[in-house]
Amino acid sequence: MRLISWNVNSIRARLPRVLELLAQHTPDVVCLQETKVSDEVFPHAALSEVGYRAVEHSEGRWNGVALVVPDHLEVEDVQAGLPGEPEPAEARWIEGTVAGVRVVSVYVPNGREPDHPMFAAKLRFLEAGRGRLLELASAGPLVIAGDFNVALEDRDVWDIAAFEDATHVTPDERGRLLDLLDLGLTDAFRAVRPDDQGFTWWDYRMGAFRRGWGMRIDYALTSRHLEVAAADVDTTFRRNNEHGDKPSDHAPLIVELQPV
DNA sequence: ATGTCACGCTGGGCGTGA
Repeated sequence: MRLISWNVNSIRARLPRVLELLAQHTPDVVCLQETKVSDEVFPHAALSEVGYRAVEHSEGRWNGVALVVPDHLEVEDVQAGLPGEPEPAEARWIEGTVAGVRVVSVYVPNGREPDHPMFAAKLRFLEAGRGRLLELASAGPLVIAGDFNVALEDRDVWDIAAFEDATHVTPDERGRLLDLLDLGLTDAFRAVRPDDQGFTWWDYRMGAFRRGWGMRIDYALTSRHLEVAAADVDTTFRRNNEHGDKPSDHAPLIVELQPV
């Protein structure tokens, strides 16, 4: 199974690049985040024209997650929303079963600043996620992929000295993400690319991409039922190209998974 | 650290979130 996770920062603004991604990488499932669209105007027809379809959990202007699969695959037992999440109206979690694998697309709250109330909600969201993954991880093949808004290690940011008192690198956030890994899940990219940078996000401002000021905050976490055969971040999608159009501030994470 | 983006509301800039 080839799985891609991508925070698109609006599926409507990014539609040409999403179609390019599907054509170029022919994924079996795509976990999208920040679709920023209501269900009424989600671009189902455009996906259908290229042989894919989506199940989505949409809020409207903010957030929004989806699973996209080719026509020859089904998405079974779709569940939108995370039991116990702090703000259920925010569309941040969708799961479904694809080719026998439970797949979750997640968009963890940003958290703003460590002293902001939304930071505490971010931690509670991750705790709720642990509760749900505890149920799923022992049940069978599982992958949760998405934007976790946490850099797991110091090397997962471009310069840890620039992150003093900053969100995304605090022990609280890292601890909640480690709690997920402690369920027996594998950080797929790190498992097969132990020495590579793997940044997935660069701020739009300050020429951050050009300067290499990135962070690894998007992950695919896999259960022991799956072997990670390969992983990559396709940074070409962080650049403009002949499809014109502005890039997302995230690049897609691509993983190849095989049943053990 | 902040040189940008995308949204809705509205009819061109502003407020919000990242």
